[in-house]
Amino acid sequence: MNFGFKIINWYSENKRDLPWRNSSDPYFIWLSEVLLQQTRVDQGIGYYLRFINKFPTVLALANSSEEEVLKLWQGLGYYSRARNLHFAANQVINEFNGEFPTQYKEIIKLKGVGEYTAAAISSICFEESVAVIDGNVFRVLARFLAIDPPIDSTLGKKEFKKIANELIKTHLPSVYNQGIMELGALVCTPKLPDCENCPINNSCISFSQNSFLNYPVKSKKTKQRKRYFNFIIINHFDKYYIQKRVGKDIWQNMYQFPLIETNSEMIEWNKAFENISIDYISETIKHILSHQIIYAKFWFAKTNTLDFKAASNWELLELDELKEKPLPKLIENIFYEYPQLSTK
DNA sequence: AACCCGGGGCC
DNA sequence: GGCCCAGGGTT
Repeated sequence: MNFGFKIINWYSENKRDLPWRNSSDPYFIWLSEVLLQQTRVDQGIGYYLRFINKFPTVLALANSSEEEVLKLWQGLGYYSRARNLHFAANQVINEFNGEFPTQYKEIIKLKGVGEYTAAAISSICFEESVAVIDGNVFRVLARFLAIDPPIDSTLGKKEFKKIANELIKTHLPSVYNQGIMELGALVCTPKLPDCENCPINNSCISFSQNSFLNYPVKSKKTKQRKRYFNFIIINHFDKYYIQKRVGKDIWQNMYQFPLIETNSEMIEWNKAFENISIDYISETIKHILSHQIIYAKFWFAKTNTLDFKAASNWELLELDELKEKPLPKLIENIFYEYPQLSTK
């Protein structure tokens, strides 16, 4: 019995019962796939259920606002996924006459849909024979065949793609693709893989060499940049100023308290705020992102002068209104940390 | 090809 | 602290 049949048999007996399985509606599969990009299944399930409840159809999603979608995405990270999801829903309505595209070459035209997601949708929903290659597949194939080229190199990607698309032949694409990913997620895990219970352990090269933890090979390592954020929380007659993040940076189109970013933890208090009395300064909060370490301080201030001059891009909102905006986790957390910001 | 984009879980 | 997660877009 070969690789693919063993995986399919294993999958049929061991697959998890996930909310988007047992459906082949491309809208649901697309939504689940985008939600799960760089995201663990356990983390994505709740978001998936809330999304299909609020946006049962691609038309409902297209008719919403980007801000609504970002709000529902809040806390999950990689928010370009949410913006692109909303954009792509409108592509389906306007460029595909409201019908979700059915072929890989069309599906991949949707914003936020790359090779992996197009392969997943076209195979799972339409049985197109194109192999998915995600982190799980890289790991399973790299270990099974002891493939040395790094998965983040151009050469490596080409080789994995060639092998994956050879292995999927003669198998039902939807089952094979989900099977190999499920094996990577449940058995061939990054750390402590369960090789004893793996259906293909007797022909796994790295297992026979006891070298499975050396695979997959990766060449690049992520480096983190340090940033220093000073947010000022200005109470103005029990309303608060916020601003929308624009430009090409983290948390694009989400909201925050007015921010002064500095090059070090020291801040020379800006003259723009010399008329504001600071009541309290928070401890430094370390907020870790994949490529950045943010050291944040929150400056609590109050001004009840009627002619307080706010910056032009600030909005003055009630706490309740503020919390309806899409907020980065760092900002959302503040409401739990500081009781004075809890809604009455 | 290199860089950018979140947040959480696990060791 | 480092690695990884059902990756994709931009430059």
